[in-house]
Amino acid sequence: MATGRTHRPATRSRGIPEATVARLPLYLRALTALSERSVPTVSSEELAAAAGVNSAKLRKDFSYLGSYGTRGVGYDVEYLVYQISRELGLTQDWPVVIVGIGNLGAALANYGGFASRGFRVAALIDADPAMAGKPVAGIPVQHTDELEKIIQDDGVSIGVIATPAGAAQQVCDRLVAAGVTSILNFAPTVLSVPDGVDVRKVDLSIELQILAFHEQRKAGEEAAATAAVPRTARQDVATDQGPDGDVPAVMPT
Amino acid sequence: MATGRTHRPATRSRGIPEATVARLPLYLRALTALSERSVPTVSSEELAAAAGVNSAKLRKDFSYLGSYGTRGVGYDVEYLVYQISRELGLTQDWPVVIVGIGNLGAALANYGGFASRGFRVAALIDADPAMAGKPVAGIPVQHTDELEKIIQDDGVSIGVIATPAGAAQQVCDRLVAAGVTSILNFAPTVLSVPDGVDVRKVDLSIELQILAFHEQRKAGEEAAATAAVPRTARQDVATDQGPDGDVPAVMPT
DNA sequence: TTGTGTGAACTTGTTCACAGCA
DNA sequence: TGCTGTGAACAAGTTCACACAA
Repeated sequence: MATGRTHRPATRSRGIPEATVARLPLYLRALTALSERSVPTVSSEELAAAAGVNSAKLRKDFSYLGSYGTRGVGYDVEYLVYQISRELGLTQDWPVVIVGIGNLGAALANYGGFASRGFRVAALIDADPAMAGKPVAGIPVQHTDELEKIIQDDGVSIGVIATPAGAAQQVCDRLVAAGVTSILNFAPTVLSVPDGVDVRKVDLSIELQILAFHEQRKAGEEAAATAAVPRTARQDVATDQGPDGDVPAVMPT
Repeated sequence: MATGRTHRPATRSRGIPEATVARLPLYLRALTALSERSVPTVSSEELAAAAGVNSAKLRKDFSYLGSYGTRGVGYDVEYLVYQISRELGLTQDWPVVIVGIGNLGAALANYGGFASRGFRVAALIDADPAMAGKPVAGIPVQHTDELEKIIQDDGVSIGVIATPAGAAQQVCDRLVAAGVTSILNFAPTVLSVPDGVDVRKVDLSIELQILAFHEQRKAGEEAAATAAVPRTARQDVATDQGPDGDVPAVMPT
C-alpha cells in the first residue's frame, strides 16, 4: 500500500482499517433511517441487524472511531450519524463530475443518494455534441471540451467515469491532469494513474461472475448430496478493494 | 460463513479462497484481451500487470486452480481462458432477469459484457404497465405480473434488482419464491433472504463515500506536511464482500 | 443488569523468497 | 537460465468472551 503516514492534527488515533472504512457507509445508512424515524438510541445488536453485519464487528469498527456509546444503553443515533459523517468527510461538500452520460451516467445523475451525503453533481460531461445543453436530471450536459475548465472552476476532486471502455483511460488522464485525485470507474478497463490518485472500480460483470461461481457450486453440491443442507445465506457488499493495484472496471456499453 | 462443505466429484482440490474467486474475472478479462490479439502465451508478470495485481498474488491464485503454467515459459492464454471460465461456471449458459428498467436497468440491459461471458438476459421486468412491450436493448419489457412464470419457464437462477429501494425486498421475495438463488442488488437496501440464497450488492453511494474518506485524508496530510510525498496510487476494485451478512446497496433513484 | 469496549485467539489474505521444472 | 509453484513469514480482518461502566 504505502501511505504517506503523516499524523493528522485534531483527529482520532489514526489508521482506521480499510475494512472498517468500507462499512462506515453501511452504518451511516442504517443510522440515517433510524434518525428519520426519530429513534434516539440503538444497541450494537439492533444497528448491526439493520446494517447486515454482526454486532461484534460493528462494535469493533466503532471502537476505532472512539468511544461513542454508553455501556448498558447503546449509541445515540444523532451523535453517531455526525461522528461517522465527519470521519468519512461528508460534512463538507464534494463536487463531483460524471463523464459519459449514457444510460448509466443518467442513472447516476438521477441517483438521489448524493445530495443527502455531501455529494453534489457539479457537472455532466459527454463527448457527443448532440448531448450538449440537453438537461439530464435537471443538469445541462456539457461537452468534453469544457472538462478542464469545469474541474478547475468548481474545484472538483472526485470524478466518475461512465464512458465506454475505449474512452476511459483518456478521460481519466484528462481528469487527473485537471486536478481530480479520486476516480470512480465504471468502465471495464484497468486505469493507470499517477501516485496520489485513488481509483475505485465498480464492475457489474465481475459481480455476476462471482455469483455464477457460487451458483455453480450450489448445483454441484446438490448433485453430490441430494437435498443437502443449505449453507447460511451470504449477503455480500461489493466493497473491499485492496489498496494496492487492483483493476478491472464495470459496466456500460 | 458456514458452507455446506460437501466434496465435489470431478473437480479440483476444493475451497478456492473468496479473494481469489473475486479476482478470477479480472484475469479472465485480461486474458480475453490477449486472446483477441492472438497472443499465445503470457508470463505471470505480464498478465498481472494487465490485470492490475502483483505477480506473486496472481501465481498464488492460479495455484489454487491447478498447475496450468509451464516453468520458464508462462501460461497458455487459450488454455487459461478455458480453465478460468470453467471454474467460474461460465462455460454454461446463465439466464438472468433484470427487474426495474429505469436508467440503470436499461444500462445493464445494454451492457455488452454479458453475452460474451455466459450470461443471457432472459427478460426485462418492470412494474410500470406503460413500459410493458417497449423494447429496451432489443428485448421487450414485461410486466411484474409475469415474473414467476418467466423465472420458472426459463429456469432462471440469477436475478438483478435495479428497482427503487422501496420495491427491492418485495421483488427479492418474489424472485426467491420463484426459484432464484443468486441476486445482484443495486437498490440501497439490505435484503433479507433465506439460507442458500446469495446476495451481492453494488452501491454507488458507498463507493463515493469511501473515496471521500481518502480524499479528506489527502487534504489533511497536505495541510500537515505541505508538499508531502504522495503515497503510491491505489486502485481498488469494489469486489470482496465478506461472505457473512453485509448489506447496503447502490444506486438508482 | 445490560450492553459497550477490547485484548486475545483465530481465520483469511498477501507477500517473500526460493526450490525445481522446462 | 527463466519463470512457475508453493511453503513459510507476515499482515489484515473477524470472532470470542469477558471486564467494566452506566
